[in-house]
Amino acid sequence: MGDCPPILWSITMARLKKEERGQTRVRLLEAAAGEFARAGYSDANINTISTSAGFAKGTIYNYFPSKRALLLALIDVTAQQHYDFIVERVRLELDPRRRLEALYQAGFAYIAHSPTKAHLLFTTINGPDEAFKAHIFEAYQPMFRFVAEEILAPGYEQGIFRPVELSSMALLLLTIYLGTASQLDPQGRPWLDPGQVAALVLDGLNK
Amino acid sequence: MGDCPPILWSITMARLKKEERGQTRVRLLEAAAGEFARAGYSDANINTISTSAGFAKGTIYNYFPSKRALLLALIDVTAQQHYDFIVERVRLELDPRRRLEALYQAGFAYIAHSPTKAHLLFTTINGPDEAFKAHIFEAYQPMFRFVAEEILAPGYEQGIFRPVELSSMALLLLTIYLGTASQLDPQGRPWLDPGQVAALVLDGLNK
Amino acid sequence: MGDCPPILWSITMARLKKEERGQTRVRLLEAAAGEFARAGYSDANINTISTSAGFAKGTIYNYFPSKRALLLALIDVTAQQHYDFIVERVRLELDPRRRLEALYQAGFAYIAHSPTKAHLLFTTINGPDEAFKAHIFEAYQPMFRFVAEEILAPGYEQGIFRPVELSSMALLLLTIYLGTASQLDPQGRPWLDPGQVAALVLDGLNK
Amino acid sequence: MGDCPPILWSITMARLKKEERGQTRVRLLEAAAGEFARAGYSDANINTISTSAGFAKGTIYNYFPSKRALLLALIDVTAQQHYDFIVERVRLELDPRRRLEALYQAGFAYIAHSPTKAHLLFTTINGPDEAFKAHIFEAYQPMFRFVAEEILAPGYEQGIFRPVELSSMALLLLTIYLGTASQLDPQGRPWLDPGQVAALVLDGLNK
DNA sequence: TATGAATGAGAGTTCATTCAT
DNA sequence: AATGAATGAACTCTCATTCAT
Repeated sequence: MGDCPPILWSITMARLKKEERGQTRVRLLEAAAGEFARAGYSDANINTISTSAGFAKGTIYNYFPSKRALLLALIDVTAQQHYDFIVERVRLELDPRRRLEALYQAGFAYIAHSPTKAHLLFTTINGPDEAFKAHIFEAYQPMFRFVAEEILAPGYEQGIFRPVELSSMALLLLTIYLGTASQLDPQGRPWLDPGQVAALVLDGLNK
Repeated sequence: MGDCPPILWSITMARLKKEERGQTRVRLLEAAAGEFARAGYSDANINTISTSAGFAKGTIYNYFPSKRALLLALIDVTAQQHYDFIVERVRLELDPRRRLEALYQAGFAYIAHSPTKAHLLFTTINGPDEAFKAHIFEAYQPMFRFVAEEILAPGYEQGIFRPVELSSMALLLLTIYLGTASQLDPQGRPWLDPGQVAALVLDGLNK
Repeated sequence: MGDCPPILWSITMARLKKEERGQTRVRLLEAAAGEFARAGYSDANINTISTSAGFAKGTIYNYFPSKRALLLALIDVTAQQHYDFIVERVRLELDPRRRLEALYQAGFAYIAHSPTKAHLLFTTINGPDEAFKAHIFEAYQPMFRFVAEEILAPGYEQGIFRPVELSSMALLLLTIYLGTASQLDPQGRPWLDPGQVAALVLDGLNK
Repeated sequence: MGDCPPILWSITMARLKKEERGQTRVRLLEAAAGEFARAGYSDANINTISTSAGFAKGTIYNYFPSKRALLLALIDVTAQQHYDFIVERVRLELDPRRRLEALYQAGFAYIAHSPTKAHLLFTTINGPDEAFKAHIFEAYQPMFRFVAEEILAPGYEQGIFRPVELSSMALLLLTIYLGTASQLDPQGRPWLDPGQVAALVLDGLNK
């Protein structure tokens, strides 16, 4: 550090600090995902989360103001990852029908890729707390929009899909995804085949 | 009572007492269904259950030894009602394909008929407690057997369905029911149409 | 009953009723002795007492107004039995020294004769509740008087014992009895030999 | 702290924290001794213990996982203090007979020195809970060993005591101590004189 | 920033006691 | 006199949260 001009060093440190802080936050969120998925929101132990992330009990309150806020933040990052994972794969296809099938394929693949977060999502959305459900709904708005604008709208414009109300159909498609993907066998794998689900849905959409 | 021989009167009283006790138990179970469905197992408040049933908080422990035992008992009676409701309707049909469709129709109808208990069932089966899930699985064994023996087996024997392993297929059919029926809109009604679901399933079963 | 003059019949019935009532009371007290000895006052379950005596929970309150009153009554009957048992045996001796030895012999023998009540007595007198101790002290006043008047006083009058304050010496002798007799081995038998204890005490009393 | 290298300061802080924590534990144990001695295990109130030690009710569970564990820990520290108190005094004597007398003198003196803990010990050992008795027995093993090895064995080797089975005689001597020392007058002082008790015991041991 | 001792509201559960039958 | 359903105060224990260090 002796060789650095102070101003640059200070900026570097600030970034490092920020990255460290970001790392801590990420580790806490990962630990939270595991604990919330394991025990559900009410039985999740916030002290366990902090210590299993390698910190003391109090540390988590430097990053999240409450247990509730922690789950909300976790929903946000999960929705973001979920969105990125699915959109990246769906955009590889161009045909709306193939995109729809890719939506379910990628959606089911996400469960294998991030089983803990997927489990957490399903548990929370099937759980009793309406506020969490509403928050998930909010966090998944980009996904709804994506389905509406980049799958359904083109399909209608290209004369492939019958005319439907875009946003409510997007909601229905994703609800079907949740309903079918969240039924897991004892090994944590979905019972149903994404291809079958996509076929069912396409039946309903085809002109 | 003046005209009764004491022994008869005593028997009558005993029956009355037993019926009263049964009534109390039923009222407690109804209140429990509401509270568990509203808040989930962990956040359900046992004192609230007892008082909302019209009793003091201690009363519930005259009928159920613990909160856990209360939910288990509630699962049992719900499974029984659920079974009766569905079986009664499915048996009106004779053709295996019609029976399968009736299974989903009746299954979805049960949600409208007993939304609280249905919600409780879905919440519990999607919740984090594996012991409760296992208990539900146990309690639904008669339903599994019914599907295997009175829908699938006749369908196979009559050359309508392709050969399948009966018990695991019964499990799959009912899992699909749970997964599709448990996705409710904000008004608590299922998003999906039971006819569609039945059609999907029949596709997979037809010879 | 047809042949009896009504008045006599009524008296007979009253006696029978009283005896029945007495029997019930005795059975409740016996059950209480077992439960109090087993679990101590605080952990004793009054419903268990009533049901193990063959009655319903509420019955015990027809005989004793409270749990506390039940133990007090039990102390009274135990003290009475204890007194009768010891006095009957001690009075067989005439020499004050032999009487003193007989006191300890009979005292230790009572433990073998009524182990449950003896255990209850020791537990209660060594327990934390001062009110119960005081009640035991009260209930054992006849025993104190007996030791003072029928053992110590004659011994002094006959020039065998040195002069002592009668009542406090009686208290000391019986306290030594309690202290030595209440130390039981795992089979519930006293560790110490009553003859040794008597010899110790006689050393201190001899002129 | 300005002059300290951070690493030293950190070590110092850690020690301070540990000492504070130890202090809290000690205060809680002292309060527990008082409450358990006053009311007995079952009626002892854990919230009272914590608040009378100057903490909120929950604090005690940061140090002891349950009421039961609290009493067990308290037995352990009491046994240790009891042992230190007695052994320190007995070892001042060299002659086995004098040591035996010193054992009872010091044992009785301990009651005056720590009346609350002595009372707790006597109450617990005379109480109904066999598990607590067994734990006391375990915790007093060093005392048993001390009596066997540093009083009885030398006495036998020096031809003063008759041959006895060391460990069961040690148990007997200490049981006699408990039985005689635990009989207290209303002022909480033992009725019996330790010298007398020692003389009784020596009679039985002398060759 | 990280720590972890302390907090105290609130939960499930027990059980002595009441009282209508 | 006997019953047993109902009561509710009181208890042990949990854990999200605070805050001084």
